[in-house]
Amino acid sequence: MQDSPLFSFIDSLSPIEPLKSAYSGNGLQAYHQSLNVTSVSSIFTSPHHNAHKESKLSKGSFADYTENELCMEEGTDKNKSPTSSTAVRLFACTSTITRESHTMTTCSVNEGIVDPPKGPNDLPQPGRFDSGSPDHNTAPCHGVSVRSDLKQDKCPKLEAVQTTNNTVEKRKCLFSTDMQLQDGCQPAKENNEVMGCEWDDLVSVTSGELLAFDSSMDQHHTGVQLAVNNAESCGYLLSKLAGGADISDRTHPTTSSQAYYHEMVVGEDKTENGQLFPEDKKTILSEEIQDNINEENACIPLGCKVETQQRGVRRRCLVFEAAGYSHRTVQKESAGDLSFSTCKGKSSAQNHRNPGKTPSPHVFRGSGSLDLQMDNDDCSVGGFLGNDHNSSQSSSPPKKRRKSDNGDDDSCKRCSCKKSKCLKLYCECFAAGVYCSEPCSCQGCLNKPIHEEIVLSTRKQIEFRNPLAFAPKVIRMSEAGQETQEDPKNTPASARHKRGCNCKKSSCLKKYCECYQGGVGCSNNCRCETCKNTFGTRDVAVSAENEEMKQEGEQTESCEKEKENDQQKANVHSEDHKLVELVVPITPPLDVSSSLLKQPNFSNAKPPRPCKARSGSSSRSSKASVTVQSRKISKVGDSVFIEEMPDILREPSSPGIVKTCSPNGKRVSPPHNALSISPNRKGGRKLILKSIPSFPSLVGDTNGGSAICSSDSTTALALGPS
DNA sequence: GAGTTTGAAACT
DNA sequence: CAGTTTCAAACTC
Repeated sequence: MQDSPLFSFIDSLSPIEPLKSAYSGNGLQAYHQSLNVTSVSSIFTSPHHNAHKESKLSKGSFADYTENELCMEEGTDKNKSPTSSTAVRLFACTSTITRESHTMTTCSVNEGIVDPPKGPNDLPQPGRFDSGSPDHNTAPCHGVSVRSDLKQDKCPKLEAVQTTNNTVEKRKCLFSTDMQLQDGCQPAKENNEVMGCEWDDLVSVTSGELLAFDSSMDQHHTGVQLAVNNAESCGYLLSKLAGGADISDRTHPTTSSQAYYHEMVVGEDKTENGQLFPEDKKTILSEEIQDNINEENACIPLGCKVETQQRGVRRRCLVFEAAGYSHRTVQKESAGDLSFSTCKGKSSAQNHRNPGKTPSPHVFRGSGSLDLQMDNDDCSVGGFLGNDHNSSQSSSPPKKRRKSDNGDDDSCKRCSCKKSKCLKLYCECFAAGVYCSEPCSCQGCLNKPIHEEIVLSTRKQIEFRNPLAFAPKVIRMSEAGQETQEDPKNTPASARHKRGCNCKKSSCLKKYCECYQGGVGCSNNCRCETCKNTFGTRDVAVSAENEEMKQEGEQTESCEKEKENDQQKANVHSEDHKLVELVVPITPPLDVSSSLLKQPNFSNAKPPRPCKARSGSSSRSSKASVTVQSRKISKVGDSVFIEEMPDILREPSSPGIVKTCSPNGKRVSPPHNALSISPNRKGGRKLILKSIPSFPSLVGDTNGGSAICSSDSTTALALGPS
């Protein structure tokens, strides 16, 4: 390959070196920053992704992309805008990774040399794609997200490599790996151009571009195709998230995605770790990537590992556990943090569910992949497995997550459906956006990769009926508290069950209650009777609301009458009010869910801001106060609200955005994944996404450990899955 | 492990 | 949209 004219030509052209050089050192940071800046939405992505699948994809796609990217770099004009340069860098990273994979020696060396980027900043752009999905979400960008992660991880290495090594050599490696490049270079250029031209756009519009990329690529390269498909799926999902059926329609070839899916799912086992990659790649990736993969967080680069792990933890929590438990776990981890994160995935093992025993769940490609979700990801925000978008095929077919009950690690329970064929929300697996697996004791199960089409179609139907069906049920702000130093104990208060429960006999004290299960207090959206939810009772929330109304009325002259009514209402709950009043001043936590409900439009995103004084309040009080506050805030002004809103929520009316109100008036969770928050989504009774996955802070803190923590906290605010 | 309880999901 | 049925998880024994 090296000798080929094409290669020579490329060499001569190569802008790559400059990029690389730039990359090295500060370059990486710049990259991250650029990403951060752009990537608000991406945040949602990763959590949901299924590591396994992603890893696979990433691998395959990596190589492909890399090649293409490389071509692009070389081929494209140097006069690209800064943005383009960023894009290029990203790609360069990717290519680097690929290269690394090709050259084991280089990789190992690099590893030692470079520290992986840490912190939120690292957010992979791709992740953003997912943003839409709450959970399940996941899927859309598996490939992309993964890649991004890898990129991040590997980027530093790239730097080192480049500095030390000859660019040409690397290229050689790259090429050597994939012959197709030569052919693909040209097409790649086009694609790359698109990508490179506007990374920002790419992020937001990715689907389309990716698709474009895809189309050009797949013609020429088989290997690339996989990547392309992956991209497509991502794009498709994104488009869905974006609400843009248009995009998906025009750009997303079902077939490709299908192929991708097929590849991923069917070949999953075979391909895992490397089928796509050459031996050397395997070796290289094995430690870093593999660990991640195993954990389902997968695909997170070393630098990102910390984050990832945390995410994984969250996911886990989200997923089936009682929120309380999960929450605590998260906090601990976050607090403890970094150190733990540094461990390659081992720690994750702790965190993550899988002891190995339970096979990780396969996440639906489109779904909410949340699952990451699954098991892992609790929050998925998202999981993931987003709603529409999520649902759509995008997510990769990952492996299932483990559930953890009550924080126990017995968690790997799976469904035991008998009549639903695991195609209804009754099925935890299905609801979570994962395929049933061994641990399941279901009968007549159709929730398997083999029946992908059925699963997806069913999922779509359900989503059509209820767009939020797979959305995370609980919005958790807990992490946010961390950032603000909020008392961890208050966490539950800061989260709310979006839809609200309807408990009558359980008094919201048992897992029958989704609120309780999710570790959140009941809200005014709940219709429960005799609520005794230890995380916060509905009465309090109601009273708080009344209080809020009362205060609001005071503030608004025009609404004097209304005010009176409110007061009267409030008086009804005099006791509650007392509590509320006492509490309110103390705790200003945000009730995201309520806020969301009232704030349909979250337009622009500002970087998530820590909540105002939250500290100190007890969960219950905080809860009430939270509710009140949030409402006040929301009413006071969108701007205020927005500031505190997670970026995800703020996102402009994208489909991903959570509708504040469900048809029934119940709380609705944001589609994202969170979410994807989540993808993932809901797990029947078990809440898949107990919290929305956090995303890296937009601000771009790059501080190592602190960064992580902050990211976590940020996450909480943002609600993103990171 | 079987049976009961429970409340969400699905259906009408 | 409300009421009813179905379903599977959660719970109890």
